Order: sequence, then C-alpha cells, then structure tokens
Amino acid sequence: MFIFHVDANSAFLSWSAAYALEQGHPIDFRDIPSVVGGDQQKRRGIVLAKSIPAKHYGIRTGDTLVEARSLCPELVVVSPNYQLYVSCSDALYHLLSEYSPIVQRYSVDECFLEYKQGRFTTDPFQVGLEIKNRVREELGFTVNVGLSSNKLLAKMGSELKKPDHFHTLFPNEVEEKMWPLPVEELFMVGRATKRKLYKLNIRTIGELANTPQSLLIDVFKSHGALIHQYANGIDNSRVVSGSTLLQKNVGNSTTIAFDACDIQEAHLVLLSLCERVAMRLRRMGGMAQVIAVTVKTAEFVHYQLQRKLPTPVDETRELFQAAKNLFDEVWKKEPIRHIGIHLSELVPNDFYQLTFLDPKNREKEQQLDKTVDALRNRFGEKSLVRSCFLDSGIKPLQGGVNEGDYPMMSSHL
DNA sequence: TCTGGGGTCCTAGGACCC
DNA sequence: TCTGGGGTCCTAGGACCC
Repeated sequence: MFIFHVDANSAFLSWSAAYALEQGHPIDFRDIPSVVGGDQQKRRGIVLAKSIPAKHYGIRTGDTLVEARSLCPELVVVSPNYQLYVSCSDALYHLLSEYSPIVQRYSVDECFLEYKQGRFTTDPFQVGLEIKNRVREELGFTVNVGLSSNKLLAKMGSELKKPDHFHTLFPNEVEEKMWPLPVEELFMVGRATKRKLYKLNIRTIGELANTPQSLLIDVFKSHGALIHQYANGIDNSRVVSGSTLLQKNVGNSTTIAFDACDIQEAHLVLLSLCERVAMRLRRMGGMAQVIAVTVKTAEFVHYQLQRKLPTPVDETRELFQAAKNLFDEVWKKEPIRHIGIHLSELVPNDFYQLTFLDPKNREKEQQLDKTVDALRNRFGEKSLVRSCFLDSGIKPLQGGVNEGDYPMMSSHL
C-alpha cells in the first residue's frame, strides 16, 4: 500500500501569481517579495500567503500587513481571489483522481491519495514524479509530493524540501530524514507543545521519538502518546475519499468593518451570519443540537456561550432566536470587533423528520427556508435579502470568504 | 485605520442521578 | 453524621490543523 500526499507550494500566492501571468501581467509574484493579504480597510489586514523571497525577509503567515511592510517596504500585496483558489483546488483534485479512486481532500491545497500497486499499474516512484510534473506543466503551479506507506509519513515527506520536489519517507528512512528535524516541524506539534518540549530539552523529532512514552503521557496526556507515535513514524489512519464523512460542526464568523456598539447592530450581524450558516447546514442535510455565539471585543478579549437546544434545528428563524438569546446573555456592552455562530452535535435531517412531533409552524418555516435557499441557489445570494439590511451598512449574508466581490473565472488555468 | 476564517479533538469541572 | 463513588450530561476553554 502506498500513500501520496500532494501539497501546493504557497498555494494562495502561487495561484494568484499563475493567474496574473495568464492574464498578461508582466511579473511573476513568486519571484519577488509578495504576499496575499486581506483588506486593511475591512480590518482583515493579515498575511494569508507569502512568496519565497518574502519569506527571506522574515515575513510569516498571519503577520499583519503593517508588520510585513516594515520588514520589506517594497512588498507587493495581492488581494485574495477565493473563487480562483477553489478552481485551482478542484483542478488539482481532478488531476489526482486520474491516478486513484481514493483521494482525500485534506484542505484547499492538500490531498492524500491511496495507491494500490498491481500488475498493470505504474511504479509509485514514477507516479509521484509524474504528478509533480504534470501539475506544474498543465496547471501552472508547483506542488510537493510525498510518498510513503502511511499518511503521516507521506505528509512529513512532502514538507521536506520545497518547492517542486518529490520525496519518499518510508519507515526505514525516518531516522535519516525526519529525526534530525526540529521538533516543531512534526505534525501536531504547535506553539504550546513546542514550548513545553523545549523545557524538557527535547528539540528534535528524534529526541522526541526516543523519549519514554510514559513521560510524554504524564505531561501531555493523550496528545503525548500521539506525538510520540508520530515521531516514530507510526500512523494507522485511512485515506477517506469523497464526502462520505458527515461534518461535525459548522460555523461562520466575521470581523465587522467597524466596532459594533449597540444591540441593533450586533443583532443584524448575528442575523446575517445565521442566514449563511443555516443555509450551509441545510445544504449539508443536517440539523444542529448545540449553538454557540462567540464574541471578540475591540480589545481582543474573546468569550463564548453555548447551549444545547431542546430539539435539533435547521430553521434560520429558530437559530437566530437562539443566537440572539445567547448574545444578549453574554454581551457586556463593550464595543465588538468580531462575532461568530457555531453549530455542533449535528444530526441528519431525515432523523428529525421521523423522530419529532412539532407544531405545523415548523413545517411552514422549513418550507420558507427551502424556497429561499432554492431562489438564492438559482439567482445568487443577493437575489433575496431581508429589508432590515438596507442602508444598515451590514451585508445581508456574512461569514466565510466574502462572496461575490470577485469576477467569475473564465478559465481553469 | 495592526491583529482572518473554518475546522477537529481533548480535558476540566460542575450538576445531577443512583 | 467526617461526608462514598460511580456514571452521564453539559459547558467552557485550549490546542492543533489548514
């Protein structure tokens, strides 16, 4: 059994660069210090992706654009084009699907691929190289490809040397290729874990691998067992293809372009988030049993309140009512920068139909939602909006990558 | 106009029940 | 009255990933 991991190099930046070239732009953003960054006017001014020259200035993903510019004054900042990114992601997925029916989309720019070698299949080493080269030549951006016998090692392999490289990282290569790396490069070792490991004098993946597992469990609980296994190259998870997986949570949140100071404004933002998250929930065919409202104040203080609902819900109106109640309880009247709504403990909506007896009211409400969804799907999200948003300065649907401001893609690169 | 948005999983602690 | 000990459910919050 062979597993590939395919990872687009600096995905958002490469994709924007390739598209700009295709549109006749004279400069390849990948060759100069450049970043993809959010809109500072809308208070989303952070680095979403960076070119390799930008990285050499010390610019990191997540830095504010102000910080990034102070590191490199001539930095070129490109606006994100989410529709383009979805097209590129789809193109990559489809190319990989030619090699195996089992392809897992791990994120917008990463896939796992399970490859069974048989009498008539190609040698996996050839396949890895071919994928890498075909993506570059046919899609116009580069990827790293990792090959191993499990997902963890395939992923670690694809991170080795970038860009445009194919690596193997089989169990017998772990000691040589993975153990010398700094411990924070191991999958699932983030900032907090790194700090604690350094305190234990564990600085490389090899040192972690050779630390007694019992010690790690004492310090990190189950997470300790996990990273110890990973450091030793052990992982038994399967490649899960398609959308067979029922999503566990769904949420939308947004940074408001101005601080919301009164309850009417806050409720409007909540409603606009509800519109979007409820639509996504229904599209998934789910109903939510738990709803949470999160708030980030102008001072960047976070708080959250969650509540179990008496019955699973997918109606926009019900969700809004619940969200409003939570918000009113939790809000301490400070100016608000950011609001979110998250739904969890999802169940399939057919389950609900059979299980609960509710007033006819609900059926009417669900019919209404269904009609609204259908109209918006057919004619666009803006085809039907609530009148309360007119002149409010608040978009009628919010959350996620903000819709609609981008021209339709005419080509697929 | 310095600080995005969408997920998954785990743990602690309190309420409540037997 | 020197005050157990399970179990489950619920909520808050943290850590990690992209």
